[in-house]
Amino acid sequence: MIDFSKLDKTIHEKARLGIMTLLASRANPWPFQDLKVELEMSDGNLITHIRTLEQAGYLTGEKFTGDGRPQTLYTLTAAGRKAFVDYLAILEQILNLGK
Amino acid sequence: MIDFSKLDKTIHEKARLGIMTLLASRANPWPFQDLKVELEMSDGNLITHIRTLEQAGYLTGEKFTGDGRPQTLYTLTAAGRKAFVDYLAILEQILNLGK
DNA sequence: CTTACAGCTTTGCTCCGCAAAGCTGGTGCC
DNA sequence: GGCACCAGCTTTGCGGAGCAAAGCTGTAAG
Repeated sequence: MIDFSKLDKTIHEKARLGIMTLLASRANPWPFQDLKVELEMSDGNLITHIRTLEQAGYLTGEKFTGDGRPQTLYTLTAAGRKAFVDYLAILEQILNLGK
Repeated sequence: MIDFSKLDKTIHEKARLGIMTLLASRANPWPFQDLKVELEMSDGNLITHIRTLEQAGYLTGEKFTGDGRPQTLYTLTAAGRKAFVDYLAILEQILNLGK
């Protein structure tokens, strides 16, 4: 049967699940502003969840200046990608059981 | 893109997601004790989440006595099944985007 | 130099998961 | 009948987390 206790608590949260999904959905890094618009979050809320994921080692941010307005780009780490794949594996089990 | 705000907050919670998945995984109702063992939860914790789902109209419980030890059986309501299917639809979107 | 904007921090409120303890009514056993 | 046990359920309290709101810093634009 499914082991729900293995569901990564850091990822299994609407906001952070959104961030992880977007970062995993393409190879290019995501600018802070794009995440904010796409997920419809406030600065404070978004940065808090980003920090949580960062402290978990799931993503990194790099700040760029000099070329237009400053912006910070976020990317999944290898650990983040693995954790997300593991998470998706459980989602798949739930989907298969649910229908 | 995926609308994460549509992720049902009542279902999107490890414990309750477990309950909903089990109830949806078969036609027969689930006894309280079976849910408890399968999900490894305490009485108090389990009943609390069941109450939450019940107040949302997602499941109903029926208590039976007279035939051996008393037991309560839980079943998904039509609304609960629909809400869960909708939830699974979003999970599917996440899965498709994630790989 | 002044305004605007990107990113980030801090504070505080509120809500929720969870453990712990206890209560009630049905059941088995002597 | 009387006693111990178990299923289900309630209540209380604590700790933690999401989120809004406000403000701060540094960079770019005009």
